[in-house]
Amino acid sequence: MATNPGYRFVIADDHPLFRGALRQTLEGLFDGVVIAEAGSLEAVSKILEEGDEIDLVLLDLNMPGVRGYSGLMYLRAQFPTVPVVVVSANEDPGTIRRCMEFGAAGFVPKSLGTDTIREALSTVMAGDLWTPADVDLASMPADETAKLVQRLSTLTPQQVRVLMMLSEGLLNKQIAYELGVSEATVKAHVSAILQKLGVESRTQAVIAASKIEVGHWQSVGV
Amino acid sequence: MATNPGYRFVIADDHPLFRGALRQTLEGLFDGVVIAEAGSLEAVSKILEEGDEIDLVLLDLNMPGVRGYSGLMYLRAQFPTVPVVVVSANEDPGTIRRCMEFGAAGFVPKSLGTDTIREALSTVMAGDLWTPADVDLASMPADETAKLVQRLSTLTPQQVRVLMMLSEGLLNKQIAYELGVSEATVKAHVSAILQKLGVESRTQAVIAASKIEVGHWQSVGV
DNA sequence: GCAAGCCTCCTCCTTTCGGAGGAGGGCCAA
DNA sequence: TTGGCCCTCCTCCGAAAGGAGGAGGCTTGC
Repeated sequence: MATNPGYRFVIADDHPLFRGALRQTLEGLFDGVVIAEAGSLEAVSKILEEGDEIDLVLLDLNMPGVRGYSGLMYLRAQFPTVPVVVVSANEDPGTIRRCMEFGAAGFVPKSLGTDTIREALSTVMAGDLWTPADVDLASMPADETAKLVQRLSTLTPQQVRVLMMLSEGLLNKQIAYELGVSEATVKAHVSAILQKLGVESRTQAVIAASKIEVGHWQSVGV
Repeated sequence: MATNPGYRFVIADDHPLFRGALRQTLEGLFDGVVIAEAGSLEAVSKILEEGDEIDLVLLDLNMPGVRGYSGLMYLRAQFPTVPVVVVSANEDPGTIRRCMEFGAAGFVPKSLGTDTIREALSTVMAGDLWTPADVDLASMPADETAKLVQRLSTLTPQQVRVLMMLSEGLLNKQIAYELGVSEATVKAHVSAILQKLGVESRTQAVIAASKIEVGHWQSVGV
């Protein structure tokens, strides 16, 4: 129906087949849309860093090398101006809620019809948030991890990068090398992270981060 | 049918209703069986430490405060002589295989009928291993974590306890206090753990442990 | 312009980690 | 009984971690 010229989307999903299906859907919904595909978080970052003024990222929660919400957290921290819509097979209210807390602009279950997807993306492109109608975000508040999510959201972009490197078990020295800064800077970031997360060691910070990243699936699994 | 007098079982599951159901099943299958129930890993440990010569532990993989296989690993390390049968709603071959690698004496899907349960427990009580017939343990070998599982299985009982405390973010000093030993001893254990796991820092050890404990559900979820 | 936030880097200091190497006692199986 | 394994503990040492406190340069927004 309507034409939305020149939108630039990025589809981030590790499954090529699904990327193709989503691409077709989007091309049918938005005239003149330009779509880039990314199979990993690194690929998404590279695209966003090229400064092509991406209008929207459609992100699968389950990307290789990215456990749970860390991919979303990373994108929101590194590229705060680019809206991210999470696309997931999971439509559990807790998952949706957490995605929104991490700054997602919308949550689109993979089961949705094209009409609803169109509505969702239009809403997001207009600058509003969108979630499935039957989800009550106000309910089911403050579990143990809610506070932690909030704390994580106060981390600066660079701090997010450092935290993720901590979660890979890197030394300060190694992180400094990777980021091209001095070890003193890394130590400053780490200290800030510890304070913001309310923990007392890098190991505890890693544990806290891992709880958020995978904590949800535990309660679903088994 | 047959009478198996005086068996002592422990049912470890955080769900009271399921404990009751399993208790009834067992009481119908084995005459004169004595059954203790435990809703947490601590409760199981307490029962086993009391020296009542428990013949079998029926362990749910999903216990509170115990993520994934750590409960099984802990029991096998602390009480090597007590056979543990894993009871789980999950009957994925990978899960079953990993349970057996961690030293489970059997794996009983919750969906099983009483006849099959009886067969399974009798097999285990006779000293053999038991898994569902349709599972081919020989297949699906060596994924990335298989080596790690093997390495974890070489940890001594005390090292397992230390590793779990590392995974809680405790300092050596705190672990020493908890275990009632000197910090030097803890450091010796930690060094041994790092060597056995093939890592270079406590943080990396915690990361490795967390991969095993929850790594499997990730590949199932979403 | 100016404040605020972020990133960067510095010094000085204490604590914690982790390795190397040794050593004694307890327990169990060959 | 004699290894072997485990747990315990020790010293000496260098490296890593983390706190306290400060500081300059950089954008962004008021």
